[in-house]
Order: sequence, then structure tokens, then C-alpha cells
Amino acid sequence: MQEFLGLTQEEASLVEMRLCLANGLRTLRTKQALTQKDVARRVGSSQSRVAKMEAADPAVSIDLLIRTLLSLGAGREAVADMIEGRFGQEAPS
Amino acid sequence: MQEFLGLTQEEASLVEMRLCLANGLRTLRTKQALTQKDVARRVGSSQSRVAKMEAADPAVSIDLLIRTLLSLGAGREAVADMIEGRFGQEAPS
DNA sequence: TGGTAGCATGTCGGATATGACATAGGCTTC
DNA sequence: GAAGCCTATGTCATATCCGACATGCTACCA
Repeated sequence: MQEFLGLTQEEASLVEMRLCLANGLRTLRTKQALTQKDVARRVGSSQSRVAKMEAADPAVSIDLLIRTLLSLGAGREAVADMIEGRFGQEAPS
Repeated sequence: MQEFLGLTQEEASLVEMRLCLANGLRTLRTKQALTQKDVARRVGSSQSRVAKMEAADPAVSIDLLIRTLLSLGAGREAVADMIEGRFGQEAPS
């Protein structure tokens, strides 16, 4: 990590968080075999915005990302894992 | 938990997250012996907004809360802990 | 008693994120 | 190759959030 394009440490952290949440969203969505449109309808948004969420577009807030994740059934723990950067697969057994 | 004032599960989660972040912010700030005004100056905001952050006012975004926490030296892990609801004291065993 | 410091709360104009929409590209299937 | 999905990207009006400011409150101290 540490791409360093003139970002301060905290800006970088914020970007990474957004990225991890975005990845988590896409993972969760595809795992549930939903389209972006499905998700959009569920959270009262639009397909284009969901696409932007998954692209970690700076113009989408972390609030919205989290709200969307929750509406997909993610719990606080899952969200926390994403923010921390360790999201993906739980060791099942 | 489960206050249930007509909140959906995910709304409740969001409120709790904000609350935990707010508490974490206050804890971090007081631990560093800073005033709200100090914090405000550091993040380019105002004392009143910091007060609202710590009050978990619904009118303050989680984005801002997180940015402020980061600027106080909190890392992603700390933020994740707050979101998950286990910030402050860990009972190790 | 006055003065100062710190925090809470309300309001406001301006900044930013939002949903909606249009549209384009990719990938199937017919 | 046309038609249908799914996704990506850009724009726009509006809703929401923001910093700034005013003001009130408590506590502390001279």
C-alpha cells in the first residue's frame, strides 16, 4: 500500500476504507446473485449510483456505502472487517 | 440493545455505529487533552460541529466522524473496533 | 461579582452528495 | 445482427450536510 500521490496518511486511509467497502459490496451482491438494479431498488437508489459505489467513486459517501451493505444483510462486524481491510472469506471449518 | 422505536434493523445499526464513533471521538479527544475547538481547527471545522459529532447528532455524517477520528491519530483498526461496538476496553480472558 | 474557558444547541447560506435519467459498451442468445 | 440484460459513466436539479456564527449554560477562579 502507500500509493502516495500526494495524499496525507488519513486521506489514504479514507480511500482504502472506501475501496474495501466497495469491494465488500460487490462481493456480497454477487454472492447473493443480485443485479445492481436489485440493490438500488432495495435501498431506494439507482443503478448508476450502485455502480459508483462499487467503483469506490469519491463522489459517494461512506454513509451510503454502509447503509447499502447493511441492507444487503451485512452486520456491523462485517462492515468493521471491511474497514479494517480484512474482509473476504471466513474459514468455514 | 434493540431499542425499537420504529427503526428497522439497519437503521438501528447505523445509529449504534454513529454512537460508538461519537464515543470513541470523545474518548480519544479527552485522552489527548484537547478541546473541541482544538479538534475543529485540526480538521478545518468548527467547535459546534465537533460538539454535534460527539453528540452523535443525526445531522453529522459518518464520513465526517471517521475523518475526524483519523485526524486524531486513530487508525483503521480503531475505527473498525468502534463500528463493531468493541472500542475501549477489551476483556482479554 | 465579573471574567474566562469549555461545551451544547439553533440557524443560515453555500457546498456537496443524492436519485433520476440518458447513454454507451460488453456479453449473451436467438 | 438485433434484441435483451448488466454495468459504466456523465449530467442535472434538489436534498442533505457543512462550516460559521450567535447564544446559552456550567464550572472555575480571582
